[in-house]
Amino acid sequence: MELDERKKKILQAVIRNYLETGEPVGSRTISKYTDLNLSSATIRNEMADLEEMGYILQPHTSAGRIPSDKGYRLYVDTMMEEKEREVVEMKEMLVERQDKMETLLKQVARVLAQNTQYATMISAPQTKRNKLKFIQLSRVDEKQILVVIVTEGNVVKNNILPVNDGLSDETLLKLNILLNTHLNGLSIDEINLGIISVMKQQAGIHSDIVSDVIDAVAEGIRAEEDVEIYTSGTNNIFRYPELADQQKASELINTFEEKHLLGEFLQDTQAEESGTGIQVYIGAETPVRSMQDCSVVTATYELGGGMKGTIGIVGPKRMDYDKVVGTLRTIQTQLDELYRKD
Amino acid sequence: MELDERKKKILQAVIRNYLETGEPVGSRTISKYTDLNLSSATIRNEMADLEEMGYILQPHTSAGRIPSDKGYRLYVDTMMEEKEREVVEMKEMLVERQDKMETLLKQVARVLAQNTQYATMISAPQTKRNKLKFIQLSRVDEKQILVVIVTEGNVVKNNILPVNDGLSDETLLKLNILLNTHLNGLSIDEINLGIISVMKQQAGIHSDIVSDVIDAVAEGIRAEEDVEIYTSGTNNIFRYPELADQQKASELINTFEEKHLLGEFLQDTQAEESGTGIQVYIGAETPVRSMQDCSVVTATYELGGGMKGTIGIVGPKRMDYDKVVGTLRTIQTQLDELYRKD
DNA sequence: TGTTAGCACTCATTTAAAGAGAGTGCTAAT
DNA sequence: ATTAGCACTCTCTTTAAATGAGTGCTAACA
Repeated sequence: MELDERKKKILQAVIRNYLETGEPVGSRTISKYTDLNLSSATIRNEMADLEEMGYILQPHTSAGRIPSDKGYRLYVDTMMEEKEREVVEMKEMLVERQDKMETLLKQVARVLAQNTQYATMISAPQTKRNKLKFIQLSRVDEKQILVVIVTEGNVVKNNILPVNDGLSDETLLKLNILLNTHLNGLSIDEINLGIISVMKQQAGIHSDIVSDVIDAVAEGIRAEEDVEIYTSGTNNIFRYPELADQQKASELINTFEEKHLLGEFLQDTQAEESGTGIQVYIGAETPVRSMQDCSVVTATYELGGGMKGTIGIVGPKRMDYDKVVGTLRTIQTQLDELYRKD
Repeated sequence: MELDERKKKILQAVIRNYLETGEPVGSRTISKYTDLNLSSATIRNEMADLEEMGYILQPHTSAGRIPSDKGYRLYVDTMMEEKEREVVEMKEMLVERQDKMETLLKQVARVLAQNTQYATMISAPQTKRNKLKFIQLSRVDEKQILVVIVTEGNVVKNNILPVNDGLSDETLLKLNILLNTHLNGLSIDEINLGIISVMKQQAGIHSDIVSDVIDAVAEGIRAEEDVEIYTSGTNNIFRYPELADQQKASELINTFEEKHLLGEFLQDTQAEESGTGIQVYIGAETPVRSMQDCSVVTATYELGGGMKGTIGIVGPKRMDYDKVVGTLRTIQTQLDELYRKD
């Protein structure tokens, strides 16, 4: 059977209507609110075909039709039109430039959740392949030194190390020079045993401190490995009855609390990377089990300097894809404009 | 009417039973599972009295009784016995010493949520009245310097400042000395305009950088002002039908997401401070509106060096107070032992 | 041949009624 | 003071009937 123009129009009408109301939509509705000028009987025949083809389905024999995952997919791939109007409105919701990455991401998550009425998650940009820019040891008191590590993206990590023997200011200065000359500009992968042993040799009696510092650097990176994730609007899921029953709501909320699950997802999606950086996962397409009944739209964003992170919007399968994609695109541009100069 | 010994025993039995089952408890149950050896009719009379006195109430005419807030209050104040057995079990659930405050607090929250099956929240220790221990400026690249601030509790803050004119290493060194000699050992309140103007004078042409640094310090502290709050086990509320309906669940989850509300609460409770540092809020006693149908048990903990924070456990009013108080006490001791040496 | 009116049929949802069960309050006897 | 007994209350469950949206199919129509 072929999916001719008329069938497409009907499918689109069914989906549009279902997105709005959340109720199964019947033949009569389509017949009335469509410019096709066909009787409900004809629509019924067409809908039977569409069902056979797998684009829509009936919750039970005498109900209207709802889109199947396959139907949504077709809609998203070929029939969606971004809502310009919504996009414009969104512009008002400004994201302000923030010095702290954390503040920025929290703000973006909040603004998006408020604007879309769905749940949002956002992963901090990866520093993984970033280069070391600056290392500094300073004495904090007799028994402790502070290690500060700055990477290319101006991400700062610090770590306090206990130290047994009192180090003189001079030694500290020497160590600082040693560390910086050897390590600056290197990415984490490039710090190999060779470099480490050379440094240890040059450090002489203080070689153990060098080890400690290297460990601290490694840890700083490893800590970054399980990426920071910020979420917002979790409780928006209660707006959608199909997600709000105890079982599902509880699982979803748990997922949003145990952020590591989200982390994997966001990172993988970033790796896949489509043309615009925007991807749509419908129902079972999401790799996260608790989101089987949701759809997720993700967008990769960039903060200049090649620092990329991912934003995800989680809602019911009948989410307003048009609006969400538009909104995400707006945010992408805003972030890009705000941080391009870096 | 007087609350004699027998009435107390009956009240206690009612509460105990209700805590276990969550169902209204009837006269027959009490009569059977109590060593009072009284018929259900007698119990009924006594329960009528208890109801008149306001300790228990009936959901409807022909139901058993459930404790009122007043009843719970009496129970918590005078009839509770901590469960030694539970406490022992808890000991197994070790909290490991962590270098990063953040990691530690997240862990404590998680362990507690898992152990109690309630929702938990924990506020990071306040650094408010803390003294500055160490400040350091370093050049990160031509246009930016890094300000690192360490306070007494070894809490590290950093901030990257843009800087117009290239500063020489010498100037930076001088500024570092200037800042440290003037500011070290001072608490935030003690840094007044006087000190600032003296410093500016001594900094000469670089006085604007001094301003910037002072601002950075202030901001570092202000950022601390809205305390970090970590939560865990939010979705445990679904275990308790009386909290799990959409309306309430949604509000509660929202409260746990918008942490500033929790922050105020935790800080206030810390200020009130009872003997053991453990406080119980029953129903309407909690200042957070969305927790009107919950009980909250809070405990102040200390991490050495006078750094105090608060842990809160949120559950239904029929929470297992005995166990929760015991568990919190254990955690208090554990934290105390782990961090005393600091 | 595609379209449509008409009608019997299906099935979730609503409404009403009837029962069952748990528990109370009160009275009268011990 | 305690208790057995009984009528009464109120929720919850079950069952049955009514409602209504929507379908599938057939036969007539352009």
